[in-house]
This record gives sequence, structure tokens and C-alpha cells, in this order.
Amino acid sequence: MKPFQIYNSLHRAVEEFVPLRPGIVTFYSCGPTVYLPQHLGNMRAYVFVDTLRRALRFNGYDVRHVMNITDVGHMTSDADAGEDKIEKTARAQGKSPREVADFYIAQFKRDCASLNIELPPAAPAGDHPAPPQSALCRATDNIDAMIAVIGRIVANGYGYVTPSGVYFDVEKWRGPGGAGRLARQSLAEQHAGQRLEHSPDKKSPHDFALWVLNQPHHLMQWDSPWGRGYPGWHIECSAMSMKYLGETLDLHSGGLDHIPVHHENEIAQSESATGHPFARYFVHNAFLVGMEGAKISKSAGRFPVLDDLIAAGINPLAFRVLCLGAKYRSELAFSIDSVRAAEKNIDYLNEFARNLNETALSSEQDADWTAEYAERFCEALNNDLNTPQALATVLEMVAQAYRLRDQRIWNTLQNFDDVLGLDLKKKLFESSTGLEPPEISRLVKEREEARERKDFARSDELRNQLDAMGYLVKDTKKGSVVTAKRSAT
RNA sequence: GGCGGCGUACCCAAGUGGUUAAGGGAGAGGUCUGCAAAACCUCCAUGCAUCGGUUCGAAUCCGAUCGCCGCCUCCA
Repeated sequence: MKPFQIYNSLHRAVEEFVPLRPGIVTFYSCGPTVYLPQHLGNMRAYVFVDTLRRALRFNGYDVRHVMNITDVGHMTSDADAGEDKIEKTARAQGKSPREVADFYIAQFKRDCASLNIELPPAAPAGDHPAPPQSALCRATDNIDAMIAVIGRIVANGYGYVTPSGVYFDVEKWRGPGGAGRLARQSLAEQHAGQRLEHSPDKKSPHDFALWVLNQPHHLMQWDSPWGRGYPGWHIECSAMSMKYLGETLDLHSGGLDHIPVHHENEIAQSESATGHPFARYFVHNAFLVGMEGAKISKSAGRFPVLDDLIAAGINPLAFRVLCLGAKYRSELAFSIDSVRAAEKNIDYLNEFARNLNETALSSEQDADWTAEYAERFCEALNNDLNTPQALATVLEMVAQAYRLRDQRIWNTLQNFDDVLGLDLKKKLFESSTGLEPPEISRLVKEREEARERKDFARSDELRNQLDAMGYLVKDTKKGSVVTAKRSAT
């Protein structure tokens, strides 16, 4: 099997993936900010993270995955001014910041479950030195770790303390005229803070806050060696990745928009604190765009969420298939029609799984002809996560099974589904009959009797009646089966 | 101003130097079926924004033009 290859934003090239220690991958992915629901654009990013994690596991790696939850520190204007968005929501809703965060975290977890996105387990309390471990961690639970990192940065001479906060000295870090490693823009080229008021305490407009002081109106404040305040918005990622995964990460993911500022600053902070390389592979996903081609974003105000799809009677996993149908580095156009098209794929695969016969299921050895598909699947997957081709391979294999009337593909299909995350296994023994209300069963039975009498007028009448009640009747060789159309789950 | 990306059939979307340009949806015809549904078969881009160039050969590399979008402020 070809080794896993992935596009590394640090070098702007597809590279063979080699983790620092054999067999183990430390993976940090930027998680949600929890002051609003996650829109579908956000969810695309998490589907990507999940798929990447599954692909690594498929390649035999033990993935230690950390995702942060930002429940503090994102300002409406800049790191050193403006109102914390969580606090803003809290004031608007008359809740505490923690309550606001809890609410949106619960919603996020629900959405992830609907999309079969496996999240890391909640971070356990206390200190966690090596070995690296998976964790879903909240910023506000890790203030100590952040303070520790800021302390190291200041001790190393890359941070300076002022009355309004502790700032990171970007020019000192980059050197004169230095360009960012990811964005490849020099400081002069970046019109940083051009449209913003910035604190006069900063040596340079490019400098960013590590710790913010003297903002008495903020609800969330913590004591620190520099005074009471709160963390800047980049530091949580440096601190938590280091705490749970170690000082050098194998993989770091995030949205494309994080390249020039957030990740650039994370690298600077982390490396100035530790003296070690921060992350060896940076991967960035492209945006989901609306029908007009415009980015879907929180700040734009209106955005579709997963519940909108569910309310429209669409299987949430259709959205997952939609995501898998495009490369993670390509913009993906979202529309109800594109999701519905993806839903057909889900229906197709589910139907196949549902109708698998016992012989095919119990066969330990898949048909010889599946090997070719397995090879194509791996190749696509390991080629910078080419999920569209991987998905196409799966669909073609199932079509081939139908064509050859040879269902011995389940082992292979299941391996594929471990990566795709469509939960086909769940459909295996899902009976099409016996679960519906007695009233429905009665009508189906009556219709079967009508068919036996060749009373097709009555038969069609009953089919229409069942259809109106939300049930689809199919006549098979083994008799009539009924399924609920677009049921709630 | 700087940086980056995109433009492939009605729609979504792979392919990035070399057999007939994946796959899905929609559409058309067919097999099967009492009729449907499901499934399968056939058809559906001599062409990949436009114009030049490099090459034996380009959707794929280079240049120009047009159009769209993102980032440089929180945002996946």
C-alpha cells in the first residue's frame, strides 16, 4: 500500500506523512467557538478532521487527537479591545458565559453525533505530561497552562508587559523584514491593524496580546503573575496542544482563514516558548460556499445549520456525503439540491446493506474481484485524502456486486465505511417490517391479500393510502415490504 | 496595496502532460414488474472561461485577458 500523503501548508506541497514516533500521530485541530451554533461551513471542517483521523487510523496509526473548545477570548474587534463574543451573547441572553458555552457545546456534540463525527473524550482533570493523549478541552479549564506558556515566552524575551496587557514581540521573533512561514508575507506587506484601533502600548501594530489586563468590564477574569485579566486568542491552542500532545505536533489542522494570523501567531508563540518546532504538518480545509459563491460565515449573520437540513427531512449523513464528494482543499458549493443528490448515495448504500443476505455476510473471504476496488480506494485515500475518488470507488463496487449478483463484498465495504463514516453496519439487520405501527402492518397485509386476488385497483388504492401516511411499499419476490419515508432519524 | 484560490456537461464534482475527460444527481430510452419501487443496461462535454505560447502531445505547464471568491479584523 502506498504511504499516506497530505498537503502540508508549511511547504505548500503534497508530502509523504511520517510521524515523529512510529505508529503514533499527535493531531491538534482547531475546534469551535461556542457563542453561536456551528453552521454547515463549520461542520464541513469537522467532517474533514474526522475523515483525516479515520484515514490515519485506516493506515494503522494510533491517533492522539486534541480539539479545543474556545469558550473565552474572541473579541469583536481585536485581541486587545472590544467585547468578548461569548460575553456579548451571555449579556443578550441573560446567562452566564459558562451557561452560554455549555449550551452551544451540547449542540455541537449533538451535531457531531448526527454526522458520525467522533470527538475526542473530554479532557480529564489535572496535569497531563507525556504520553500524548486525546482530549476535547475547554479553554477556560486550561488557564493555568496558558499562563505557564506566556511565562516561558516572557522569560525568553519574546513577550513584554505593559499596563494594557502582555504582548508578543513579533518583529523580534521574525527578525527585520521577516516573513511569516505560512502566509509568506512580510510584516510590511501585511497591513496589520490598518482598519483597527490598536493599543498604544504595543511596540508594533503586528504585536498581539498574550494576556489582556485592565479590562474591568469583562466578566471572565483570572489572576496571573501580571495581574487580573484574560488570555489572548491564540494562546489557548499553544498551551493545550503542548499540555496534551507535547511540544512538537505531527499534525495541526484548521480552516484556510487561520493561515495568516492565527496559525502564524501560534507558531511564533509556541516556538518562542519551547525552542522546538511547533507542528510538522499543517493542513487547512477550504470553505463551504453558498449558492452565490460567497463564504458562509458566522459574522455574515445568516447561515444554514444542520438542524435546517433535518427540518427539511434530509438525512444528516447526506451532508457528510456531500463533503466527501469534494476535495477538502476545494471550495464546495452548498445547496439543498446538492445535499439531496448526496442523499441518494446514502439511500443507495443503505439499501444495499439492508438487503445483504446471510451467506454474503458470513463469508469470511470477499470475492476476488473486490481486491481491485480495495486498491483503488486506498490509493485515492492516501493521495491527499481524495475522498471523491474513494467514494466513487465504493459506489462502483456496490454496482458491480449488483451486476454480478455477487454480494460477497461486506468485509471490504465495512473497511471502506470505517473511513467514510456512513454507519452502514447499522443498516444490516434493520428490518423493513415489524417496526411500523400495527395500523400500517394491517394495511400492508390487506394490500397483499388484494394482490393475491389480483384486485389491483384495491391494491393501488392501499399503496396510495400508505404513501399518504408516509410509508413506501415495495413488492419483492419475498412479499411486500414497507419503509417509512424520510423518518426523523 | 499585499497574499492566495477558483472558472470542467443542466447541477455537484474528480482528473493537473500521453489510451475513449472519474463518480454522483437530474434528464431520455430500455430490461424486470399487474403497476410501481429497487436494481441493472444504453444514451447524455471531439471538449475542460477566452486568446496566445511551450511540446511529438495540454483541461493539465507558461503568458495575457475576462469573470468569481477568500485572507490581511473575530470567523472552519
